[in-house]
Amino acid sequence: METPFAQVTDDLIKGRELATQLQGLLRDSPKSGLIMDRILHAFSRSIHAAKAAVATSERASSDVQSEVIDGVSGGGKRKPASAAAGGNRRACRRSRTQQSSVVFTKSIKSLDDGHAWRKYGQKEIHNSKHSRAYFRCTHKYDQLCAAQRQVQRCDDDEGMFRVTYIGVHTCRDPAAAVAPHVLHLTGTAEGMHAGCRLISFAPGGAAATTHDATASTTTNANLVDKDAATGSGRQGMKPESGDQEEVLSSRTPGNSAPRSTAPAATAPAWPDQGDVTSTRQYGGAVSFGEYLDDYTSLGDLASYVLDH
DNA sequence: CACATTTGACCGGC
DNA sequence: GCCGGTCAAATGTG
Repeated sequence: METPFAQVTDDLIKGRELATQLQGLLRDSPKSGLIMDRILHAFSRSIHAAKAAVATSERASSDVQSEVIDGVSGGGKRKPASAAAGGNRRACRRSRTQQSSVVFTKSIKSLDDGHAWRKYGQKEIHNSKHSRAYFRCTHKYDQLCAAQRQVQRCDDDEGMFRVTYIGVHTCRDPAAAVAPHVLHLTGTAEGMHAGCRLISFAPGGAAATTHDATASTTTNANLVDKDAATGSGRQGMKPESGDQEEVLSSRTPGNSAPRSTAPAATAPAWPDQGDVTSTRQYGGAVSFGEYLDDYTSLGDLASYVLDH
């Protein structure tokens, strides 16, 4: 049986072949050529990662943390909250087992993954020292993007965060997608604070690379519960805090957010920057999350090329 | 004013 | 009944 990863691998290989052909056609445009190089590089990395995932999943299908769940629609509904005090809570919450799609977890040092997230909740988790923050894509409503993620500081290594992604981005957030890379290349990162150096697949190598210092542990380890994930509003996320945070913000959600706010996607006190650092969850050296990052970015890059 | 975060309450699953 | 995920009113910020 073919695992989803195997299928993805096949698709990626085909994609790389097509990209190669496209590169030939775009030879005359230096800019496009540059982007094509990046696309090819990303394809290669993704293929490599996907293969690793295939190998891993074949032998460890049981204890994987990443999994693909069949998207279900329908919904788990709750009864009309007529009762209770507060009364009118919407009854349309989806049950957690039904929301679906791709779910994977990874441990990272910084939280910026290039997407604009909006925090919608935070919870103390039993048996965990730190609370867990819940984020949904900023474009959940305007673009019906179903991506969500949960962020929780690791108990054993406070400089690391365990991030669980649920669903994949279906939104087209230009800033999130291409920007980090392209802007970095072209040097137009104006106003994007640091937006720049983040993100995964840096051409040279191993995206992850950056384990750079920035965050090595310490980072804001001082946050304590509450402040931890929060940092209240945007005040907390202001770049001022120095390195770790400058970041993320960078992007302003595509259309609808005139405001700056770029949700620090995360938590103010939390580091951001999305380098994908390891994750052993997937067993191997390559994390599925990392691969997914590239995978999604590929589409964005490709569309960018087509638009220009 | 628009939008993001905070936070207590609600609700389903176990 | 507990726990975790989500909602939505309140609040804050630019």
